[in-house]
Amino acid sequence: MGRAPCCEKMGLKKGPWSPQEDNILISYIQNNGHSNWRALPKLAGLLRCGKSCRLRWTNYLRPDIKRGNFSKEEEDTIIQLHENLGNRWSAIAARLPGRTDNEIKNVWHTHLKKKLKNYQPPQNSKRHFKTNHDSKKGPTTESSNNSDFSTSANNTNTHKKHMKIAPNSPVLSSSEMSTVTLVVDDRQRVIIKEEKIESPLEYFPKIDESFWTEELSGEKNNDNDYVMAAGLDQDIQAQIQLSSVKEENLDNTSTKMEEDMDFWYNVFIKTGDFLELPEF
DNA sequence: AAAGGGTGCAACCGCTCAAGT
DNA sequence: GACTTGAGCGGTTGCACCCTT
Repeated sequence: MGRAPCCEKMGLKKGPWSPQEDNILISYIQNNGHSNWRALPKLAGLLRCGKSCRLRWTNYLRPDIKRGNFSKEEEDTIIQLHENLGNRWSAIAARLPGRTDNEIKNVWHTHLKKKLKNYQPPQNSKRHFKTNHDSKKGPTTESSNNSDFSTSANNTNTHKKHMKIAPNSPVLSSSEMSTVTLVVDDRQRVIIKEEKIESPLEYFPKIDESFWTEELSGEKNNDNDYVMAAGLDQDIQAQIQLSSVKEENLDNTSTKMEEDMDFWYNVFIKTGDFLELPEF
Protein backbone atom coordinates (compact mmCIF):
# COMPACT_ATOMS: atom_id res chain seq x y z
CA MET A 1 0.00 0.00 0.00
CA GLY A 2 1.93 2.93 -1.22
CA ARG A 3 1.23 6.28 0.26
CA ALA A 4 0.65 9.25 -1.95
CA PRO A 5 3.75 11.42 -1.91
CA CYS A 6 1.47 14.43 -1.54
CA CYS A 7 3.06 17.88 -1.27
CA GLU A 8 6.55 16.71 -0.46
CA LYS A 9 7.50 17.07 -4.06
CA MET A 10 9.51 20.19 -4.58
CA GLY A 11 7.67 23.18 -5.86
CA LEU A 12 4.22 22.33 -4.58
CA LYS A 13 2.62 25.00 -2.50
CA LYS A 14 1.29 24.36 0.98
CA GLY A 15 -0.70 26.44 3.41
CA PRO A 16 -3.65 28.74 2.99
CA TRP A 17 -5.26 29.06 -0.41
CA SER A 18 -5.33 32.38 -2.18
CA PRO A 19 -8.52 33.67 -3.86
CA GLN A 20 -6.78 33.23 -7.21
CA GLU A 21 -6.12 29.57 -6.51
CA ASP A 22 -9.71 29.13 -5.39
CA ASN A 23 -10.97 30.65 -8.62
CA ILE A 24 -8.76 28.40 -10.73
CA LEU A 25 -9.94 25.32 -8.88
CA ILE A 26 -13.61 26.28 -9.01
CA SER A 27 -13.60 27.11 -12.70
CA TYR A 28 -11.67 23.98 -13.58
CA ILE A 29 -14.05 21.72 -11.66
CA GLN A 30 -17.10 23.48 -13.07
CA ASN A 31 -15.82 22.88 -16.57
CA ASN A 32 -14.18 19.49 -16.21
CA GLY A 33 -15.36 17.87 -13.02
CA HIS A 34 -13.00 16.12 -10.63
CA SER A 35 -12.72 12.56 -11.82
CA ASN A 36 -9.00 12.41 -11.06
CA TRP A 37 -7.74 14.50 -8.17
CA ARG A 38 -4.14 13.54 -8.71
CA ALA A 39 -4.11 14.83 -12.24
CA LEU A 40 -6.31 17.81 -11.53
CA PRO A 41 -3.77 20.36 -10.26
CA LYS A 42 -1.49 19.82 -13.22
CA LEU A 43 -4.37 20.10 -15.68
CA ALA A 44 -5.78 23.12 -13.91
CA GLY A 45 -2.42 24.81 -13.59
CA LEU A 46 -2.25 24.79 -9.82
CA LEU A 47 0.94 24.30 -7.83
CA ARG A 48 -0.85 22.10 -5.32
CA CYS A 49 -1.11 18.38 -4.80
CA GLY A 50 -4.34 16.62 -5.68
CA LYS A 51 -5.05 15.88 -2.07
CA SER A 52 -4.85 19.53 -1.14
CA CYS A 53 -7.20 20.39 -4.02
CA ARG A 54 -9.68 17.75 -2.96
CA LEU A 55 -9.72 18.99 0.61
CA ARG A 56 -10.09 22.59 -0.43
CA TRP A 57 -12.99 21.69 -2.68
CA THR A 58 -14.83 19.34 -0.33
CA ASN A 59 -14.34 21.39 2.80
CA TYR A 60 -14.66 24.91 1.49
CA LEU A 61 -15.41 25.55 -2.17
CA ARG A 62 -18.18 23.07 -2.91
CA PRO A 63 -21.30 25.06 -3.88
CA ASP A 64 -23.64 23.10 -1.63
CA ILE A 65 -21.74 23.88 1.55
CA LYS A 66 -23.73 25.69 4.18
CA ARG A 67 -21.61 28.35 5.81
CA GLY A 68 -22.19 29.98 9.14
CA ASN A 69 -22.88 28.93 12.68
CA PHE A 70 -24.49 25.66 13.55
CA SER A 71 -28.09 25.86 14.68
CA LYS A 72 -29.23 24.37 17.97
CA GLU A 73 -30.96 21.62 15.99
CA GLU A 74 -27.78 20.81 14.10
CA GLU A 75 -25.78 20.69 17.32
CA ASP A 76 -28.33 18.38 18.91
CA THR A 77 -28.24 16.17 15.86
CA ILE A 78 -24.45 15.97 16.00
CA ILE A 79 -24.54 15.07 19.67
CA GLN A 80 -27.05 12.33 19.09
CA LEU A 81 -25.35 10.96 16.02
CA HIS A 82 -22.01 11.02 17.79
CA GLU A 83 -23.62 9.04 20.57
CA ASN A 84 -24.55 6.34 18.10
CA LEU A 85 -21.78 6.54 15.53
CA GLY A 86 -18.78 7.71 17.53
CA ASN A 87 -16.07 9.70 15.76
CA ARG A 88 -17.31 8.73 12.33
CA TRP A 89 -17.39 12.31 11.16
CA SER A 90 -18.10 11.53 7.55
CA ALA A 91 -21.07 9.39 8.53
CA ILE A 92 -22.34 12.19 10.73
CA ALA A 93 -21.77 14.72 7.96
CA ALA A 94 -23.75 12.56 5.56
CA ARG A 95 -26.78 13.15 7.75
CA LEU A 96 -26.26 16.90 7.98
CA PRO A 97 -26.79 18.37 4.54
CA GLY A 98 -24.38 21.16 3.67
CA ARG A 99 -21.96 20.40 6.48
CA THR A 100 -18.57 18.79 6.04
CA ASP A 101 -16.93 16.19 8.19
CA ASN A 102 -14.09 18.60 8.93
CA GLU A 103 -16.48 21.28 10.07
CA ILE A 104 -18.42 18.90 12.26
CA LYS A 105 -15.21 17.56 13.73
CA ASN A 106 -14.09 21.11 14.56
CA VAL A 107 -17.44 21.99 16.11
CA TRP A 108 -17.34 18.86 18.16
CA HIS A 109 -13.89 19.54 19.55
CA THR A 110 -14.37 23.27 20.09
CA HIS A 111 -17.99 23.53 21.28
CA LEU A 112 -19.95 20.39 21.80
CA LYS A 113 -17.45 18.41 23.84
CA LYS A 114 -17.28 21.24 26.37
CA LYS A 115 -21.02 21.66 26.28
CA LEU A 116 -21.55 18.03 27.20
CA LYS A 117 -18.89 18.20 29.88
CA ASN A 118 -20.70 21.06 31.55
CA TYR A 119 -24.06 19.36 31.39
CA GLN A 120 -25.25 18.08 34.77
CA PRO A 121 -27.93 15.42 34.64
CA PRO A 122 -31.00 15.83 36.83
CA GLN A 123 -30.54 14.34 40.30
CA ASN A 124 -33.25 11.72 39.83
CA SER A 125 -32.14 10.56 36.44
CA LYS A 126 -30.75 7.10 36.38
CA ARG A 127 -28.27 5.97 33.85
CA HIS A 128 -28.15 2.32 34.67
CA PHE A 129 -31.06 0.05 34.41
CA LYS A 130 -32.10 -3.50 34.27
CA THR A 131 -32.42 -4.73 30.77
CA ASN A 132 -31.94 -8.03 29.14
CA HIS A 133 -29.00 -6.57 27.32
CA ASP A 134 -27.20 -5.47 30.44
CA SER A 135 -24.14 -7.36 29.41
CA LYS A 136 -23.71 -4.85 26.64
CA LYS A 137 -22.74 -1.80 28.62
CA GLY A 138 -24.33 1.42 27.54
CA PRO A 139 -22.40 4.32 26.21
CA THR A 140 -19.80 5.47 28.65
CA THR A 141 -18.73 8.74 27.20
CA GLU A 142 -19.58 12.04 28.78
CA SER A 143 -22.16 12.56 26.12
CA SER A 144 -24.20 9.83 27.71
CA ASN A 145 -25.67 12.54 29.84
CA ASN A 146 -27.55 13.94 26.94
CA SER A 147 -30.91 14.92 28.33
CA ASP A 148 -32.78 14.03 25.19
CA PHE A 149 -32.52 10.45 26.16
CA SER A 150 -33.32 10.78 29.83
CA THR A 151 -36.23 8.96 31.36
CA SER A 152 -39.44 10.84 31.78
CA ALA A 153 -39.99 11.31 35.52
CA ASN A 154 -43.71 10.76 35.14
CA ASN A 155 -43.17 7.26 33.96
CA THR A 156 -41.23 5.82 36.81
CA ASN A 157 -44.14 3.99 38.42
CA THR A 158 -45.56 2.37 35.41
CA HIS A 159 -44.61 -0.11 32.80
CA LYS A 160 -45.28 2.54 30.25
CA LYS A 161 -41.82 3.71 29.43
CA HIS A 162 -41.47 6.31 26.78
CA MET A 163 -38.32 7.11 25.01
CA LYS A 164 -37.48 9.49 22.33
CA ILE A 165 -36.11 7.90 19.26
CA ALA A 166 -33.64 10.00 17.37
CA PRO A 167 -35.52 13.27 17.68
CA ASN A 168 -33.41 14.98 15.11
CA SER A 169 -33.26 11.99 13.00
CA PRO A 170 -31.43 11.53 9.77
CA VAL A 171 -31.74 13.59 6.74
CA LEU A 172 -34.55 14.50 4.49
CA SER A 173 -32.13 15.48 1.82
CA SER A 174 -31.75 12.13 0.19
CA SER A 175 -33.54 11.56 -3.03
CA GLU A 176 -34.82 8.20 -2.00
CA MET A 177 -36.33 7.28 1.32
CA SER A 178 -38.18 4.61 3.17
CA THR A 179 -40.59 4.75 6.02
CA VAL A 180 -40.29 2.51 9.00
CA THR A 181 -43.50 1.75 10.82
CA LEU A 182 -43.53 0.35 14.32
CA VAL A 183 -46.48 -1.86 15.09
CA VAL A 184 -47.10 -4.01 18.14
CA ASP A 185 -48.28 -7.41 17.08
CA ASP A 186 -50.43 -9.88 18.95
CA ARG A 187 -47.35 -11.37 20.56
CA GLN A 188 -46.52 -8.05 22.17
CA ARG A 189 -43.60 -7.45 19.92
CA VAL A 190 -42.82 -4.27 18.11
CA ILE A 191 -42.31 -5.02 14.47
CA ILE A 192 -40.41 -2.48 12.47
CA LYS A 193 -41.57 -2.60 8.89
CA GLU A 194 -39.73 -0.91 6.13
CA GLU A 195 -41.50 0.48 3.08
CA LYS A 196 -39.95 2.45 0.30
CA ILE A 197 -41.75 5.66 -0.61
CA GLU A 198 -41.61 7.42 -3.92
CA SER A 199 -41.97 11.07 -2.91
CA PRO A 200 -40.46 11.46 0.52
CA LEU A 201 -40.95 15.19 0.83
CA GLU A 202 -44.67 14.88 0.13
CA TYR A 203 -44.98 11.93 2.41
CA PHE A 204 -43.10 13.63 5.24
CA PRO A 205 -43.30 17.37 4.76
CA LYS A 206 -41.30 17.84 7.91
CA ILE A 207 -39.72 15.81 10.65
CA ASP A 208 -42.14 14.74 13.33
CA GLU A 209 -40.25 15.33 16.54
CA SER A 210 -42.44 13.14 18.68
CA PHE A 211 -40.93 9.79 17.93
CA TRP A 212 -41.91 8.25 21.18
CA THR A 213 -42.28 4.61 21.66
CA GLU A 214 -41.38 1.84 24.01
CA GLU A 215 -39.06 -1.08 23.87
CA LEU A 216 -37.24 -3.57 25.90
CA SER A 217 -34.99 -5.46 23.62
CA GLY A 218 -34.59 -6.19 20.01
CA GLU A 219 -33.61 -8.80 17.57
CA LYS A 220 -33.12 -8.69 13.90
CA ASN A 221 -35.70 -10.88 12.28
CA ASN A 222 -34.87 -10.85 8.62
CA ASP A 223 -33.57 -8.53 5.98
CA ASN A 224 -36.39 -6.03 6.14
CA ASP A 225 -38.07 -6.43 9.48
CA TYR A 226 -36.73 -5.75 12.92
CA VAL A 227 -38.62 -7.29 15.76
CA MET A 228 -38.40 -5.87 19.23
CA ALA A 229 -39.85 -7.67 22.22
CA ALA A 230 -42.00 -5.05 23.85
CA GLY A 231 -44.38 -6.67 26.29
CA LEU A 232 -45.96 -3.29 26.62
CA ASP A 233 -48.97 -1.40 25.35
CA GLN A 234 -50.76 -2.03 22.09
CA ASP A 235 -51.17 1.62 21.30
CA ILE A 236 -47.67 2.14 20.08
CA GLN A 237 -47.46 3.08 16.52
CA ALA A 238 -44.85 5.39 15.32
CA GLN A 239 -43.29 6.22 12.08
CA ILE A 240 -39.73 7.09 11.76
CA GLN A 241 -37.91 8.13 8.74
CA LEU A 242 -35.15 6.19 7.26
CA SER A 243 -32.85 7.84 4.87
CA SER A 244 -31.43 5.89 2.09
CA VAL A 245 -28.82 7.71 0.16
CA LYS A 246 -29.34 6.88 -3.43
CA GLU A 247 -26.19 5.62 -4.96
CA GLU A 248 -25.62 5.22 -8.61
CA ASN A 249 -24.89 1.60 -8.05
CA LEU A 250 -28.00 -0.25 -6.99
CA ASP A 251 -26.00 -2.75 -4.98
CA ASN A 252 -24.59 0.13 -3.00
CA THR A 253 -28.10 1.38 -2.39
CA SER A 254 -29.15 -1.79 -0.71
CA THR A 255 -25.91 -1.82 1.27
CA LYS A 256 -26.57 1.73 2.40
CA MET A 257 -30.10 0.75 3.29
CA GLU A 258 -28.81 -2.06 5.44
CA GLU A 259 -26.38 0.30 7.13
CA ASP A 260 -29.23 2.65 7.90
CA MET A 261 -31.31 -0.16 9.29
CA ASP A 262 -28.39 -1.08 11.48
CA PHE A 263 -28.16 2.53 12.52
CA TRP A 264 -31.77 2.60 13.63
CA TYR A 265 -31.41 -0.74 15.26
CA ASN A 266 -28.54 0.69 17.31
CA VAL A 267 -30.62 3.74 18.12
CA PHE A 268 -33.25 1.51 19.63
CA ILE A 269 -30.82 -0.55 21.60
CA LYS A 270 -28.67 2.34 22.73
CA THR A 271 -31.60 4.56 23.57
CA GLY A 272 -32.93 1.77 25.72
CA ASP A 273 -29.71 1.89 27.65
CA PHE A 274 -30.63 5.31 28.93
CA LEU A 275 -33.82 4.15 30.53
CA GLU A 276 -34.64 2.58 33.79
CA LEU A 277 -36.66 -0.21 32.35
CA PRO A 278 -39.13 -2.21 34.41
CA GLU A 279 -38.46 -5.73 35.53
CA PHE A 280 -40.59 -8.38 33.94
C1' DA B 1 -1.32 50.08 24.13
C1' DA B 2 1.07 45.89 24.41
C1' DA B 3 1.83 41.21 25.73
C1' DG B 4 0.29 36.71 26.57
C1' DG B 5 -3.02 33.13 26.50
C1' DG B 6 -7.11 31.06 24.53
C1' DT B 7 -10.06 29.83 20.72
C1' DG B 8 -11.65 28.54 16.18
C1' DC B 9 -10.88 26.88 11.87
C1' DA B 10 -8.46 25.72 7.59
C1' DA B 11 -5.16 22.73 6.15
C1' DC B 12 -2.01 18.97 6.59
C1' DC B 13 -0.48 14.24 7.99
C1' DG B 14 -0.61 9.55 8.06
C1' DC B 15 -3.24 5.72 7.82
C1' DT B 16 -6.66 2.40 5.64
C1' DC B 17 -9.30 0.67 2.01
C1' DA B 18 -10.75 -0.36 -2.59
C1' DA B 19 -9.90 -0.62 -7.32
C1' DG B 20 -6.84 -1.46 -10.95
C1' DT B 21 -2.92 -3.91 -13.02
C1' DG C 1 -2.40 -13.26 -5.14
C1' DA C 2 0.82 -9.45 -4.87
C1' DC C 3 1.59 -4.98 -5.67
C1' DT C 4 0.51 -0.08 -6.88
C1' DT C 5 -2.23 3.85 -6.93
C1' DG C 6 -5.80 7.03 -5.71
C1' DA C 7 -9.32 8.46 -2.64
C1' DG C 8 -11.22 9.08 1.76
C1' DC C 9 -11.12 9.35 6.69
C1' DG C 10 -9.92 10.76 11.46
C1' DG C 11 -6.39 12.98 14.13
C1' DT C 12 -3.42 16.77 14.60
C1' DT C 13 -1.20 21.15 13.74
C1' DG C 14 -0.46 25.99 12.74
C1' DC C 15 -1.92 30.42 12.58
C1' DA C 16 -4.96 34.36 12.67
C1' DC C 17 -7.95 36.51 15.56
C1' DC C 18 -10.00 37.64 20.00
C1' DC C 19 -10.00 38.40 24.85
C1' DT C 20 -7.99 39.37 29.21
C1' DT C 21 -4.69 41.43 32.10
